[in-house]
Amino acid sequence: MIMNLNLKEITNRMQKFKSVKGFKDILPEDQFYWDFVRNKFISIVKSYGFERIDLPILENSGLFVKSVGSGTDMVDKEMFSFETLGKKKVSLRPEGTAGTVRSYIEHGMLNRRKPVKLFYLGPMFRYDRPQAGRYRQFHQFGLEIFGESSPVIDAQLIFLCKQLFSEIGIETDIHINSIGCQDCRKEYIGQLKNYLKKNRKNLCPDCQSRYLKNTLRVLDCKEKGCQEIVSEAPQIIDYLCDDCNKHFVKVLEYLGDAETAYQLNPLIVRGLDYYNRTVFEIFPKGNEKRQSALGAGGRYDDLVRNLGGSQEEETPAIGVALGMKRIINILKKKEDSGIITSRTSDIFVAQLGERARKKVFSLFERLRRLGFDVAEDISKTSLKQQLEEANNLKVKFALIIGQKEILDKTILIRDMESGSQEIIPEDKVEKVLIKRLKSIKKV
RNA sequence: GUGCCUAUGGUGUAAUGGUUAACACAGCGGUUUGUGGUACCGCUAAUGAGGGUUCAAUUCCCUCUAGGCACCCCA
Repeated sequence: MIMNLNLKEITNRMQKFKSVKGFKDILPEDQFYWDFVRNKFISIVKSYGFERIDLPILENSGLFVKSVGSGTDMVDKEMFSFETLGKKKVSLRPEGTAGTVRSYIEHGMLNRRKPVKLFYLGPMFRYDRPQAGRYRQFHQFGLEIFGESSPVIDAQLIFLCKQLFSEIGIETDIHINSIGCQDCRKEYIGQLKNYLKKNRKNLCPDCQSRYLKNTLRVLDCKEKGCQEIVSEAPQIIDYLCDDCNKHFVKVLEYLGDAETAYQLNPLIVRGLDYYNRTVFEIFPKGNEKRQSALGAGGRYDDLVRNLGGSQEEETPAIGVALGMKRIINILKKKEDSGIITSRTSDIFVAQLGERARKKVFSLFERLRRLGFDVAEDISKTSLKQQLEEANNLKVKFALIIGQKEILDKTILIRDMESGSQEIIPEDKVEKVLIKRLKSIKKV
C-alpha cells in the first residue's frame, strides 16, 4: 500500500499534464472568499435592478475584432483563437461586453423596457504573460446598461461600483474622464498629434509607433520623458463638443451630489475601441498602479449599432467589469475580513458499530431536512476520530449512537464546549436540539 | 514579445563543497480499542530535470523546465 506520495516525482512524471500556464485552480480553501464576493455582489446588484445573463465562453472571432477593435493588443495578440472543425474562426472571450451586446441584439432586447440592466460573471481569457494580478484565465463580474443616455446612469453605475467595494470592506478611488464622441475625439486627436509632432523625437520608441497607430495611448505611457511631454499636452476635456461636455459635467454633478469622491484623470483613455464619453477606472485606495485596477468601464453608445443592432434607433449603453481575483487577493491579505474561511456545522452525528452506522444514515437525513446544519464522518469507526472531526467543524453538539443507545432507543448528546453529556430518548432529539441551539444563540 | 530574479518534505523556513539535510505547521498513528480541544511519543515526506568542474555537488558553472517580478498590455 502506498503510504505517502512524493509530489515532486508525480509532477515530474505528469509534467505534460500540469495546468496550462496562466490557468489556475481555485482550491476549496479559497472558495469561501469567492462565495463571499459573488454573493454580496449579486445581491446588491439585483436590488439595483440588474438581471443575470450567462453567456458562452466561445464567440465568433469577428465579434471581438469588430467591437474591441483590430489594432488593440487584446484582439491582435492576446486572443485564444482557433478554427472549429467546421472551419469557423472562434475565440475564447477576452472580455464580457461584446458577448452581452451580441446577445442583446440577437434576442431582440431592444424591445424590452428600458433601461435593460444585465450582469454577468465568469472566466475571460487573454494570452498575456502572467504576473502579479494577471492570469490568462481570469474572472470578471460585469454590469451593462442598455438604452439610456442620461448622465445620471453613468453616475449611478459609478456610485454602485463604489458601494459594491465598500460593502466587502474595500475602499476605492475612482478615476474618471471623458473621451468624447467620435467627432470631438477626432478633433482632439488631431490637436494631440500636432502637439506631439513637435516633440516626436523625444518620445520613447513605443510611443513613436503609438503616435501613428493609437495616439491616445501615448497619454498613459510610463516613460518619464513621455510623461513630461504629455503633462503639457492638450487635454481632451477642452475639446469636447457641446453635447459631450454637458454630459460629462452632469455626470460629475450627480456624483458630487451623491458624495462619491472621484478624481478627474485626463490620462485615462481605455484600450478598447468601443468606448466613448465617460470612462473610468477603479483602484484600491492609495494604489493607482495600472495592474492593481480592480475594475474599469465606460460608455459605448455606438457599439450596438456597429454590431448590427437597430440602425434607426439609438442604443446608448454603459458598462463596467470588475476583476474578481484582484479583489479576492485584497480580502485575503486583510486579517479581519469577516469571512468565515472554514467549514462549520452545528451538530455532528457520530456512530459506533455497524447497527449505529446504519441508523446514522436516516438520522442525519432527518435532521438535515429539518434545517439543522449537521455533519458526519460516517466512514470512520473510532469515536475518537469522529469527535476530532466534530471539533474541527466547531460544532455545538455531538450526537453519539452506539450499541447501548440502539438497544435503548436513546441518543447521547454531548455539549462540545462543556463536555457534559446527557442521554435522551431518540424521538425527542429534534425538540432538545431546537431548544438547546436556541438558548445558545440567545446568549 | 523584452529584461531581471528564484527553485530544499504538502506548507513555511534552516544548513552545508564531505557521515544520517535541520526546525515548525499540516497529515497519519499511538498514550490499553465508547469520547475531541491541551500534552507526550512515533511515522510519513524534500535538495525541479539534464550536463559539467571536483576525490566528493543539494551547495560552484552551463542548458532546460517551472515559478515569480518589472516592462508591454490589461481586470
